[in-house]
Amino acid sequence: MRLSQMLLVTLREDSAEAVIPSHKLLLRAGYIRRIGSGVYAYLPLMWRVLQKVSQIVREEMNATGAQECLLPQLQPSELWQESGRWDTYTKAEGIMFAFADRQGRNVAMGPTHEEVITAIARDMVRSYRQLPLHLYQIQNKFRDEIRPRFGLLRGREFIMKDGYSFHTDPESLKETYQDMDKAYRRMLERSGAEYRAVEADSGAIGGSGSQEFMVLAEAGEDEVLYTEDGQYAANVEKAISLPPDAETSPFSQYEKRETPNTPTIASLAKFLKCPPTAIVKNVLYEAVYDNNKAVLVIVSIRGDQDVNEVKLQNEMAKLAPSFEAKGLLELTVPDAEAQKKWAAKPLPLGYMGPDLSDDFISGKEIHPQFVRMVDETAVDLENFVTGANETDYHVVGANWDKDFKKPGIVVDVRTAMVGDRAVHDNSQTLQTARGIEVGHIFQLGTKYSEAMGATYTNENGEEVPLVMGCYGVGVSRLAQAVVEQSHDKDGIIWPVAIAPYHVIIVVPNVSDDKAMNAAQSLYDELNALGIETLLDDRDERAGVKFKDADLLGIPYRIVTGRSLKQGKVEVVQRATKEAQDIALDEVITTLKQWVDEAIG
RNA sequence: CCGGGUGUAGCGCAGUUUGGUAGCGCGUCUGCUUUGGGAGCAGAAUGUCGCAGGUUCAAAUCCUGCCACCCGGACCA
Repeated sequence: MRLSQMLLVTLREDSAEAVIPSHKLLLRAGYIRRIGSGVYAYLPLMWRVLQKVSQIVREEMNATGAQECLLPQLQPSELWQESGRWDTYTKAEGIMFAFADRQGRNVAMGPTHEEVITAIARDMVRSYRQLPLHLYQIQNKFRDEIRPRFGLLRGREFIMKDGYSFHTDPESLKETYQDMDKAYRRMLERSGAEYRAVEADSGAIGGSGSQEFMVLAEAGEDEVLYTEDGQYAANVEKAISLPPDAETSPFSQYEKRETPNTPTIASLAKFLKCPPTAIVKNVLYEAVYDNNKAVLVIVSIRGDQDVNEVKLQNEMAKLAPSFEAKGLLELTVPDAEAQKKWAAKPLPLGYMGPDLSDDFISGKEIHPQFVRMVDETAVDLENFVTGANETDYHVVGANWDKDFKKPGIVVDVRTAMVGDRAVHDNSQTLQTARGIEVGHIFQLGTKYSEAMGATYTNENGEEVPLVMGCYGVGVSRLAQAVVEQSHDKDGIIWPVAIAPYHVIIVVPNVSDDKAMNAAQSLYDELNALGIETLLDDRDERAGVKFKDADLLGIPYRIVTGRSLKQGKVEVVQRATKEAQDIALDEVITTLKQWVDEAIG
């Protein structure tokens, strides 16, 4: 491609809409343009990058035996009603663009395709002889993110590879899951990303084991906890660790004390001169189930620890059947407004005990008793301090089953923290990093196949539900994540494998016929060899061209300039800025070799 | 959804307090000069001032309503 003919508009200044480097650079270098909030046009250079990433993904998927297909983006509500996700996706999470067509039918723009694929499997898979089966697609997904941000990193329309596998049993699923783990690692390595695979929460999508692939970058929206020995890495939402040991409580007598102005753990510990680990704090949450029933839960946890809301959400979801519900819609800390709806009398906020009376609850919309849970960190505490259910009063020297009934539900809902000891080896401590989630693999099990009646006939002639897995890669997100990792003050530094072009030939002076001719023949020869080459034949000053070449991030730059007199051209590597003069008749083979080595 | 902010030329912004013919830089176009790191000189074009009402002789500026976008939070397979 000749730059004189290409739609290339670079900006000298950063666009006001971007805050992180990768977003700024993609806009400045003319790769993308914003069309609406979270909606972007992929301009010609970006589209080439996206096609390269897609192709890497495609090759690695095909190598595992997965088959590519293309599923509809427009999906009827019936399928989502069947899986039970219509309400959670249109109301609770509200992440699905849904609307009624002119006949009044409800339809949605696909945020994901479990329902569609399960319907297909239900129709087409009859026998164990057809299994295992793995279908995938690469296409646009739609999610009504409340707050899109960071360009392609959190858009409302984005490109994703999603694959779904079907199995006779969990063992077969595990095999494919392992294959995907390997395939994903290869994809990310080939794309030139520095990444980490971490244990993840499987969230609303359901299922058992799941793993996320994080591209490490400061701008990442997720926190990753890991150990130096490489044995453990998890998203903070999922991470477990050993909490610090509790210090012995200075109290031995159970008594109520006046503790004015101590609504926080820090203020209370200071006032009582006791360690935070001797305090049991009680946190109130309000859960709303998909039958619109609201339930209040009191979580008792050691004072120095924080509740991990993702873990708590999972615990509350498990309780759904006891409230005649299928799933959890939302979990919030009830603010003053929310409390008004059900509080019979003002709550002793900051001074609640594990035994806060159910009398505080009134109203029809709400379950009349508190659900009471205790985190593992608070189970074994002795002589602890906790709220006295009266503002400005606490009790000290308390013990479970003597002074307080121990809650029946013992759970792990604490947030693991950097510096905690690791579970697998307590000499290892957790380190922290930020990551951009570019891939997520799940073992779904039979959640969707059961809900939607997708069954097959096994060797014994029995009809049983398909065992499923699903696997996603954010293609557009990955492309930008790589830029987030790989840039310098002058612009993007593309890894060769996903660069829009491998080489850019810069002609500093287009009115110099010799320079133009040399450039032209190099351009022809390189392209003929499959080395994707740009020719900057614009009538611009050399400085402008160099600046643009750096900004665009093309891995190799050839300059047909002053060294031409010696029969040489200058070749510059974008990543290192290393420059060398190479004889005209050697340039082609040298570059061919470099590109081949880089792509592997 | 809560809170904060911004909407003026393709991009970045000033002008709004105190109403009076809409500006600057970059970019774009023309000409001459220049030609290896975002050139110089001369000239030119480019605007429903987010939208709709209102006040006023007169509104980018004041008032009311709405919309869009950005930031923090909440949220986020």
